[in-house]
Amino acid sequence: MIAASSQKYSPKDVEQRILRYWKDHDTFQQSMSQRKGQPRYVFLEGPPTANGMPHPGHILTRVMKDLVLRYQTMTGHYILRKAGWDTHGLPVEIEVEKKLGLKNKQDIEQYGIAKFNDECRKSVFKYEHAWVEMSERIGFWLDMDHPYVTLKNEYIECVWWSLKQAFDKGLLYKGYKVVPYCPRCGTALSAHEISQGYKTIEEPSIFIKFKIKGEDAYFLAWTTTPWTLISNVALAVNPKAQYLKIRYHGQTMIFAEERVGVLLKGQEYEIVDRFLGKVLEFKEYEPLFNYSKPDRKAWYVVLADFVTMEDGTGIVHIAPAFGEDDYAVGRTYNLPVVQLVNLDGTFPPEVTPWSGQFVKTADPQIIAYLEKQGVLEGSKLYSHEYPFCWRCDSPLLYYAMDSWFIAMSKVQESLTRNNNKIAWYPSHLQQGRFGDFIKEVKDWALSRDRYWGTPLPIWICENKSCRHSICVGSVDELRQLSKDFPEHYDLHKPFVDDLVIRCPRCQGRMRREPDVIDCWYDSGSAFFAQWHYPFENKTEFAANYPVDFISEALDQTRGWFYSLLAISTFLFDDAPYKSVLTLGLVLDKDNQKMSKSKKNYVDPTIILDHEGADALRWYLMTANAPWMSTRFYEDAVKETLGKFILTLWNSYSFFTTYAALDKFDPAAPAPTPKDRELLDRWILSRLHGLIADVHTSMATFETHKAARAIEAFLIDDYSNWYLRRSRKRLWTEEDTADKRSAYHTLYDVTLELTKLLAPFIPFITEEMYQNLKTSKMPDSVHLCDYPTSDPALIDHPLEEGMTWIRALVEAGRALRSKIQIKGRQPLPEAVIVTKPHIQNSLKPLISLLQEELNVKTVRFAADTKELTIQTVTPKNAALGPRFKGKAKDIIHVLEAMPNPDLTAQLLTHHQVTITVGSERITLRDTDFDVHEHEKPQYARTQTPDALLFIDMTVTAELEAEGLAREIIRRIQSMRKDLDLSVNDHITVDLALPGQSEKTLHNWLGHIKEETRATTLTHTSTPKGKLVKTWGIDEITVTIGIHTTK
RNA sequence: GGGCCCGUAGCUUAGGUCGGUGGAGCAACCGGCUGAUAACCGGUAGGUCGAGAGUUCAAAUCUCUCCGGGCCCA
Repeated sequence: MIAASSQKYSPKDVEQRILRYWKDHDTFQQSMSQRKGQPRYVFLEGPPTANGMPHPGHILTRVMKDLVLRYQTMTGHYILRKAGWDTHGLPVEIEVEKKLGLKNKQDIEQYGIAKFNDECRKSVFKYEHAWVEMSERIGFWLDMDHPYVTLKNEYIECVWWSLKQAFDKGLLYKGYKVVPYCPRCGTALSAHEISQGYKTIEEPSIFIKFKIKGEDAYFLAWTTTPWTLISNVALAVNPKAQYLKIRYHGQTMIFAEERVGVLLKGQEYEIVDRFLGKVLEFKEYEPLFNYSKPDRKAWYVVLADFVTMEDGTGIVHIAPAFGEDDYAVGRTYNLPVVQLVNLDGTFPPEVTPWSGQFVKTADPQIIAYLEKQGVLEGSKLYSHEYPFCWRCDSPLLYYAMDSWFIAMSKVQESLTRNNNKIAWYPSHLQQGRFGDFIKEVKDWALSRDRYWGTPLPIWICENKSCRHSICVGSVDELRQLSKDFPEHYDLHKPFVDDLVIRCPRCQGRMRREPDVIDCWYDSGSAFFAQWHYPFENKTEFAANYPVDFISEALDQTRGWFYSLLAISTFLFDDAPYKSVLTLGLVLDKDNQKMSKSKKNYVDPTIILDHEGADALRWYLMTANAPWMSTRFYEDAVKETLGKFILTLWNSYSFFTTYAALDKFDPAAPAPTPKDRELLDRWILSRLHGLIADVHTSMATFETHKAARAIEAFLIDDYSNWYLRRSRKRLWTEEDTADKRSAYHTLYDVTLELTKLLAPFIPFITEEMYQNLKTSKMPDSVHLCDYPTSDPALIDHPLEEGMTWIRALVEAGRALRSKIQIKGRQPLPEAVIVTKPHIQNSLKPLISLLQEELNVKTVRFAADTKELTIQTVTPKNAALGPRFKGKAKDIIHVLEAMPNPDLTAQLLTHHQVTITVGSERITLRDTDFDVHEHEKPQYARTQTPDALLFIDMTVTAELEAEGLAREIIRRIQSMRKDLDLSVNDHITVDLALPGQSEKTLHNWLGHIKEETRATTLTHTSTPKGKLVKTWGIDEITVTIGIHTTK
């Protein structure tokens, strides 16, 4: 039996109760296990770094994932939902450094790597509890008891296996990477770190002349880092730009035409030659310094597109060790990497004049030296952004560091081909941001000169004549290679570095390359590493690759989305996921990114406590398309609660109140839909149209459209129309066919709605379902099948008719408002003038209009004749030109004629003949304007398809009925004030003017019936538990109510 | 600096592919209805559709330039 639900909805209480219920009944486990054997829908969880509190952005990701997975589960898919944690990486180390008060790498090594890594391991799970709790509270169903964790030996082993694949394919190689480097801390900084430390500084920039070999001419170059000139190996020009050879102050120089115009503006010079940059390629020049003896050809001109004309001379000095662009062009031209700077930022001994000096402080001396050599053409202060170390504030140097790379550029075509297999949402990312990125993919620099991460499994023989290198691909392999491999092990530093490994070729001691790897590689391995593939679970892996669906925020495009595709491409040459839903960012109320420093960060738990998880979810799902950024603030969620969640609850509560009262039994045989009332068939038709729309939108992840469609249905169709129109049907005491039809329809719609909404708002729907379900139904709404649309129940003509009716109701209400006759006052009739086919659609539904407009009858009229009066007025613009001076007389005559006669004459005969003076003049109907007025008793309005007339005559009888309704309404309102139950009886005292008393006489029975009053007594001094005096129009009424309990 | 996304009423937004009188909701104000509702109904007010130019008979919509916000990359 259905129980009456509470009228008040308390999100927190209900949600706590439902969480308890799910736990007690293992509902989540069941939702997975009961789908075993059905088609799989493979999901891969992007592992969050458990190194900070979850914020609103994480909530959005988890809510959207949950929606999709619940929907797919209910539509008959078997889905595993393994949680994952990303546990390595610099952020973890930084947090631990802070906690332990360690300032740099030297401090860490002193503290001890083993202890340090232990702290990292502990730190990672400090926030796990907060994450688990948040996920639970928002209803994100994820198997958090069996997560994959990137720090586990098994996981690392899989990562090693994959690296060995790359190694064996010749894709793993050692090279240089130019990175921002802090010489004081002795560490490279990540992009994330340097972005925190940019400052605008002003420093000298200089123009230097490079003498062209065998010519009395110079290349003019420009630089802001004089110390890198020591390591110069080339000059770069833009191949497509124009360059000039000019004679200026007695010397011949080459630089870009555009820059000549800027730098020598207003000065005299002679143009000797003009040519494109590309003709300069391979032209040699004499080096400024000879501290280095390069092993390869150096000191010539190279071509590079990155050379711009914005500042400098259009000729850029190249030092591959100290600039990323420089390094790249160096690789193209096979230039030597000259690196005449020590790791501590000082010059090495071979740079004799400045040996041991910090490079940046040596700049002025270098400049002075160049001036003495006569190659300095000028200098000026230059202001630009320069990165500083966020820890110690030293200026960073770009510095070429050893690094291991995966040669992604070699598999670029496969990357593109695999990317094109993926369904991207939104689609523009595929060829846009992501496609552009992989089109010019760079080799993946894996090395991180840090401690807490997956160690690079490469060992190199220390024997200088051997230098054999091996990449270890499994724990077994490592065990074979090492002496005394222990039973308990941990594949992190320092364990792996302490192993004694003998070279299989020469028996020499092998040393591991000291780096750990980029933690993006860890998470990008999840699609196989979560299964400990290929060491275990081969069939499981095969069944779960490629993944059907992943979803993360936009910032993962070049992060996780890329690392997955990259690894999958070189391992299996396939796309690792079939579809990817990229979510927009969550911003604050003012469209700013949320950050702790800006203090614009909303604590989600406050909203969960106040408005609840369902309102939060619904807001995030309806506010915007998933890929658009969404503003997030409590008031928005509060509005969602009021507008949608409470409307849902109240319509449910309305139904259960009456269902309980009438002991409605959902298991009792229900009338088939076609035997139900029109109104019921209409709402069922709407419902099944809605179900079809929801499926359509969900198929393309247009979750906002699906949700908004449900919201529109609930509020407009169901609550505001169907329910309001059905209320009276439930008040009937006896068991009628109409009431049964209403109950079963209310039940069907409510039940289907809970299923339809279950993936979106899992808590409130479960609460409703638990009360609605019969013993034959599944134990939880989340174990049900998702509704499917039954085309047989969709009745388009009926929906069309209802649309017309509702348009007429709206127009009619507006009309009543305009003529100021309130809705409670009954009126005699409404008349509709419309086309026959619309009439036919309207006829069966006409009683709805009659009640809504509160009129005694509604009828149709073929045209407006009987409802209107037509009048004609002469058209001066027609008569004037034709009759000139006589026109005035004609108008006089016409005005004297009775207008109804004139009108009738013109409308039937289309002409009229009149006598003006002695002349007879015939006028045509085109000489008149025809005006139509509704007859005095009618008010008139229209919809796009029909005219509506309402007879405004209030007879004495109708006035009495109106007064009765006024009094009923006030008694009802007082019953509500007294908090009486719907079926409590009362007695009523009534004081009203004698005249009104008489008027009301015939309506006393009706009033008693409507208000459940056993007696109604006229008295001048009403008494009772509640006495109130009301003004109704001009009369004053006092009502007293006694409760009979 | 480059790429991409976004900009519509005070706020949240629909419409944009396919050019044809810009619709809603919240908030405000006036009126009404109500024994389900934190509601609902009717009306009023509120818009240089970020700006400018172009294409066109016609531009919120297509094109270009710019401005502002955001993300990613340098």
